[in-house]
Amino acid sequence: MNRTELGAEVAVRAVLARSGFRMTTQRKAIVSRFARLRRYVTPQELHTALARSRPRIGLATVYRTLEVLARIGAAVREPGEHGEAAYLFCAPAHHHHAVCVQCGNVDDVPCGPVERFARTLSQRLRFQLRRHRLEFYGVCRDCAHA
Amino acid sequence: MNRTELGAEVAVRAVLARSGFRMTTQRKAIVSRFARLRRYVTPQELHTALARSRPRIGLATVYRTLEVLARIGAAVREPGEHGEAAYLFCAPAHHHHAVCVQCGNVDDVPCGPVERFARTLSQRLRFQLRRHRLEFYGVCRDCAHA
DNA sequence: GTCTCTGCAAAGGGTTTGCAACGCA
DNA sequence: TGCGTTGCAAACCCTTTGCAGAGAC
Repeated sequence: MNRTELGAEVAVRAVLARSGFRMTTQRKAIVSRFARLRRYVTPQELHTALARSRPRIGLATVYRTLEVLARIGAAVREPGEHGEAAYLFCAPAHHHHAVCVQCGNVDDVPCGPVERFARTLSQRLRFQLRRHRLEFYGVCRDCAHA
Repeated sequence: MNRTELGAEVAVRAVLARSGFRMTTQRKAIVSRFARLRRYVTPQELHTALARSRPRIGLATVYRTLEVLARIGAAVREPGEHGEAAYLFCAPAHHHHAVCVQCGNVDDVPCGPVERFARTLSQRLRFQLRRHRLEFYGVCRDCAHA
């Protein structure tokens, strides 16, 4: 287990405890695997990925765990094109994503200028802005070179 | 029938014909109603709204019509929070939306500055930008005054 | 007249739920 | 030990599909 997974597991355990949830063997496995996948994954996908090494984790458990992670702010849920549930492991702080349309990899995008722009625009529209969502879709550096 | 609905119907009929589709009685009713709702609606919602005056339109027809409208560019499909299908009647040209979190009303947002910002950012990230999505959520002018 | 569209009902598929056993804290 | 969690399977619900009759062009 590398630092990312270990860090994720420890951090998640703390947040879980704070909310009255428990860190179980299954959740450890799920979080560890989930944290390594830097892209949106469906519960089914994650379940399949886990099944290779841990056939005992039920699909319902994956669904329930991802829901809990989203609730405590360790993941975001975003329905895919066809409405299927899809989750991304990410920090709760507000930020934007650059999604690679080839490999699915998701990178965080600094968002200072977006915030400024959003504020200006909301004034012009007389719209009380609460939150906004910005996503970029394109080809990441790695895929462009391949 | 006011100008919006009539205009929508005529415009949609033309685009349908261009793609080999037909304008039927049911589609007229669906488009007319759909065009008036300036917000994301689920097929079920639209079906219920239509059922009051036109009990004969089947739910499957609403699903199929909305799919066709999305295909010809007269509507956009965007899964809701829980993954249910939701459609918005809108022009095919690229633009952004300001969604009111209280009444659901959706307004178009001019997007020139966003485009510029997106290009700059993609250069900095060495990301081959294909498209982006920006949505604002907040309280519209009408709801703020109410 | 041809070919698309419609309504109905059944099939499909992803997601949730009930429950008894299990196992963290 | 108490209470959250799990696995399994059934239940759910939204969405799609098949088909025969209706209707647009």
